[in-house]
Amino acid sequence: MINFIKNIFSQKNEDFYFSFLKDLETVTEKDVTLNIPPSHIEADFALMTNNPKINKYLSNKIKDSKNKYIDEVKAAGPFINLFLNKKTFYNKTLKNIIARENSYGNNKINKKLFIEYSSPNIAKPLGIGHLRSTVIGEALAKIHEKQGYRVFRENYLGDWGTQFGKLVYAYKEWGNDEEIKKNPTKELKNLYVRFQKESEKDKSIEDNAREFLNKLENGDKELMKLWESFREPSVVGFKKTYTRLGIKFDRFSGESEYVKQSLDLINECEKRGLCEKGEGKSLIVELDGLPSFLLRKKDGSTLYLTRDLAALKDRIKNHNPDKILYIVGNEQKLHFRQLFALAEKLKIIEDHNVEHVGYGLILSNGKKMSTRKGTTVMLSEIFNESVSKSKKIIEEKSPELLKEEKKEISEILGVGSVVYNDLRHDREKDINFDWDKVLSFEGGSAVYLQYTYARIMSIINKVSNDSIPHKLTFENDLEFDLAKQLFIFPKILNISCENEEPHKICSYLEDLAQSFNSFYGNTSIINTENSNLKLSRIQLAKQVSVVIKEGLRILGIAVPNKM
RNA sequence: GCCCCCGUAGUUCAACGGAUAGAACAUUGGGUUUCUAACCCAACGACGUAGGUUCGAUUCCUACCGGGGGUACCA
Repeated sequence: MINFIKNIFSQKNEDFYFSFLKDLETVTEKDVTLNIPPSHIEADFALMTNNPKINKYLSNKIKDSKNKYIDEVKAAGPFINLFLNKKTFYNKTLKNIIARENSYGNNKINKKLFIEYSSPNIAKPLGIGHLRSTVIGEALAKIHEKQGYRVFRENYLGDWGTQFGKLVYAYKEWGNDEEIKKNPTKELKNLYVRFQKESEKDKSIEDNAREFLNKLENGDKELMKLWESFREPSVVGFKKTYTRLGIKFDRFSGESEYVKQSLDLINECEKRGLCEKGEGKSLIVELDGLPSFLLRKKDGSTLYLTRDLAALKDRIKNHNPDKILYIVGNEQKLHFRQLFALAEKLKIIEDHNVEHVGYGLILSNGKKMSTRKGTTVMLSEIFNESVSKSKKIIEEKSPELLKEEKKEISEILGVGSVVYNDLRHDREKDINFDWDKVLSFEGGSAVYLQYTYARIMSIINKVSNDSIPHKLTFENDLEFDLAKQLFIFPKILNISCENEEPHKICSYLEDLAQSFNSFYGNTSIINTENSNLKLSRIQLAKQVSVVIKEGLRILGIAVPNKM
């Protein structure tokens, strides 16, 4: 936080800092935070410390510094209330953003991030559940890039495991080549669902499935060909969705790549005495404070965990990242605890920062969605529904737009709306899937932000002179509050990155847009008589649009120039 | 059984241990001869229960109640 304050108040080439901050070396990051106080407090900003000593020290320092940005300092309990020199602050803040444009808020952390996300299972269409991993992962990737990380995006496909044995069995029993050719993902899903149903009646077919997997792991040529034919069309289908979301992975990998390496790691575990023998060829691991788990099946096949272990080792070896993130649902928390604990024992992790970033389930009627029970909603279905709704509304509200524009804008609004509806929630918590909420285009939606952006674009297109005044000025509180909110953007990005919480950016953008719309509704911008004030207001609006656009870009959401 | 997560307006969600708990939707009442009313203004309305720690608890701890998830040959 100190760094944050320093960064902001001491931009290079900007005469813009508090001299007292030079003395802050003795105070650590965690001691002070910068807040915008609640509305009933008069101060512009508040520094907060939990340590009365630091509090007193700081407020005295600030008072003594007599810098031109602060008119008054008042200590109040744990707070140091700062009363800014509003004119100076307003001018400098806007000038700073004008100079930086969309690089405003960029940080210079020079580190490497490896992030695994989306990671769908082959032979199943992308469902609403995968949306979370996909959009949270992409947002976190961009948030880190904004902080200065170099990011490697990997999509680790679920392309191995007993589910493939099941699929092979189902295909051999009930498969129809023509149907599969017509619509591969749909037909393969049907086969999988059929297997689940049949296995309820006859448990023994699950053994058949495991046998097929075992054959696959031993390199059965006929089965490998079949596997290949299942995998390819799925990947093609996934890529269509990623393109629609504007997501590009650096690599598509899959569990299938790690069968060999995981067998080696299993041997290593045996050598080191990390596991005990169980029934057949099965191996069991027991680690402190964790439930014991299986390392190898009794028929000698690998498991999800062992393949993941090999993948982790491979990633560290190939990329040597400072940080590794797994964007995977909370229901796999135990799996990752076990994985990381075992990797520690094997000295794979060492001093690397490896983290499971979990997220809540998307519930339907309070229950987990299930492909088998047909309660899952397909991602493509949601996008199509949302886009067609936005198209309808555009027809209604903006009939004058060209046909091409309508099409383009409805795609931007429809997709953005779905993505935003997911990201705006605290990722740890479960989400109740609600069509009305997904398709809501009012306050608290991406469309609200996009609409605000389009409004600003409209103003900018109307003005003939948008030159930047030497000194930017303002007249009312609404304008000044907007400057304060713009000022805080880099801090929001920081917090959002540190805690891996994209929803913080959503809340921020909603507040910002709301403040702007309030300003817009109460003040005329282009009819302002005083020309200096008018130009200042145009700049204010413009910089709000810069931050909204950049904020949404980080969340993976586009903005339309009109709507 | 054991482990993990979650209980905030009628509903869906916010709130680094801090100031009078914020929004949106719904409901009620206002606003457009002037920059996009997909908007703005106003009213109404909430921390599951009981203790504890703290100058201060929605936030941390304990118990209970309620919901969800996980728990070895799925991923």
